[in-house]
Formats: sequence, C-alpha cells, structure tokens
Amino acid sequence: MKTKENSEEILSSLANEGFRITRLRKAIIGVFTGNGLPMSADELMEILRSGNTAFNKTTVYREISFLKERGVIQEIQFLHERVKRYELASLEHHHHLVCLRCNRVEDIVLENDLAEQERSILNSKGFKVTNHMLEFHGICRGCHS
Amino acid sequence: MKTKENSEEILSSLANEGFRITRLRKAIIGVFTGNGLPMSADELMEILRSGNTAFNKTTVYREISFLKERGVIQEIQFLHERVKRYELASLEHHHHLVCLRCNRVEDIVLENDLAEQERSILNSKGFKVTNHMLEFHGICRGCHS
DNA sequence: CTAGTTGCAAACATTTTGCCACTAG
DNA sequence: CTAGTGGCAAAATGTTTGCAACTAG
Repeated sequence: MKTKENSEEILSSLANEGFRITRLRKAIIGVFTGNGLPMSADELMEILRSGNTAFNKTTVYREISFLKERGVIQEIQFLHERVKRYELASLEHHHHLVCLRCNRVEDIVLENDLAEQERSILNSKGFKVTNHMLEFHGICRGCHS
Repeated sequence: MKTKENSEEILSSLANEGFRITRLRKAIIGVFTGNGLPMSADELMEILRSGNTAFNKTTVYREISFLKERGVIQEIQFLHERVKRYELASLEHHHHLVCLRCNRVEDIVLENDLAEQERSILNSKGFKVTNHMLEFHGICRGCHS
C-alpha cells in the first residue's frame, strides 16, 4: 500500500506547527511509514524495542493519540480483537482481508468501492454516508491450498 | 429488523440440548428478541435492572458468552467504541448506519450486498471471503435536516 | 528559557477467572 | 442428587491520567 507522504514530510509539517522532532516521534513515524499494515500499540512498542529505541508505554500511547489527533494516523478496530490498531492516514482508501486461519492481514482497494450502496442509502434512508469501514473475513490463498 | 426465531423457540432448543431455563437466561433472551439493536453488556444489565431482574455482572458476561458460543447471539464491534455489542444471530444479514451526530444506530439490508466485490477478491487475490463486516458512518435524516 | 515532551505509578474501563454456594430438572 | 448456574472478590487486559522531571529549539 503506497502512501502520499513519507517520514520527512510528516515530521517537517509537524515542526512547522511548532511541535518538536524527538527521538520517539521520529522512531514512531518511521515505523508507520515503513510498514503498511495496521499495528497495535503493543506491536509498535515491540518494534521500537527491537530497534534499540525503547520507550515507556504511556509515552507511546500518548504519541499515538497525538498523531491520531493531528490526522497523521488513523485508528482501526478489527472485529473480535480487543486491541486498537493504527495505520497511516495518508494511505490510499482501502479495506482489509483478514485470514481466519493464519490471521494475516492483506490490504485491498475496491474498484468503485461502495459508491453505489452509499447512493442507495441516501435515497432510501436519507442517511448521508461520510465514511465506511469494511472488513472481509475468510481464507487466504496460502491457507486454502 | 425481523428475526427468524422468537424467545420461546430459542429457550426450548437450549432445553433440548440439556441446558436449563433460568430466570437470567429467560430475561436476557427476552431482551435480545425484543430489541433489534446491538447492545453492550452494560446496556443489557441496565435493562435487566430496570425490569427488576438485576444480576451480577459476572453472570451476565457469562451468559453472553454462553449464548455467543451456542450461536444465539453474535458479537459486533463498532469502530471507536471500546465496548463489545451483541445482537441476535438469527437476524437477517444486515449492516449498520451509525450517525456521527446523535450516535443512533440504524439497520440496513443491502440489495445484493457485496457479492460482486467478494467475487472480484477471489479472482484477484485468491482470498475466499466467508464473512464481512461493514459499517457506515454519516449523518442521519433527522440530524441533517 | 519554556512549552512541549517523557517516565513512573496509579487509576480506569471492560472483561475474565477461581472458587464455592445454590438450584432446575 | 448433580450438572449446570450464580455471586463475590480478585485478576487480567488495554488504555488513560496526574504529576513532577527533562529537553528541543
């Protein structure tokens, strides 16, 4: 999944707004821009730890909510998972294929997405859809062969 | 949202499998069959309490997981909510419209749902979708008028 | 210098477990 | 009678808050 922004662009735009470029911030943004898939706070901490940049969990959670409020990352909640996950907000709009056997997550971009369904919802219900969240569960290629 | 089963049918099928019809079980199944929308454990307890059938939260959680394992109810997780919600599993397959202004949830049945998308996922990715979960966010009729 | 950032401990919300008492059938 | 059920207290999990110390710019 390609992103429109890279690590430096994000950092310098935060700097322009008066926020600091710290070791933690650089590390976390680096992880998100380097890794397309939705990560939990715990996985993020694990990655930081293994890259010899360990931080307190409070701090990591605080940075996550900072980046979320600024619109750098967005929150995702998978069905039947208790943890929240995060991915870059600048990724192309997409959905997730979650394999029930190996738990791996794959990104997918739908051709004309749900435009038709959303039109029909506006017509039939008067409900103006501004956003949707769609998750597919099933068996991935590797697992059913 | 109509269901294929009513309270008595569910209870007697559980009885046939050797489970007991208790005050709690009857009350909880009654609430689910009487109320179409996804409920959290807390809301369920509140409804029980207000119907002079209060129960310990442990017990309520235990009954919820009992009913979930037996396939009577199913778990739902709304984006950005921390609580799990539950609704009757025998409801017709549907999705939810969540209003960002008043938080009300409306059910919706899509005409041919995501059949086309799921076919294209199988073709392009070799991923066999067995289930999906779709949630629309936006502004309901009452709120944008 | 000083507002933004960090760490620690402790709080919090939701859900789960262990254990023993109770009751439907 | 007895397997299934219920209640209490306490643990577990994931996340958040208060507060004092630290640091980037």
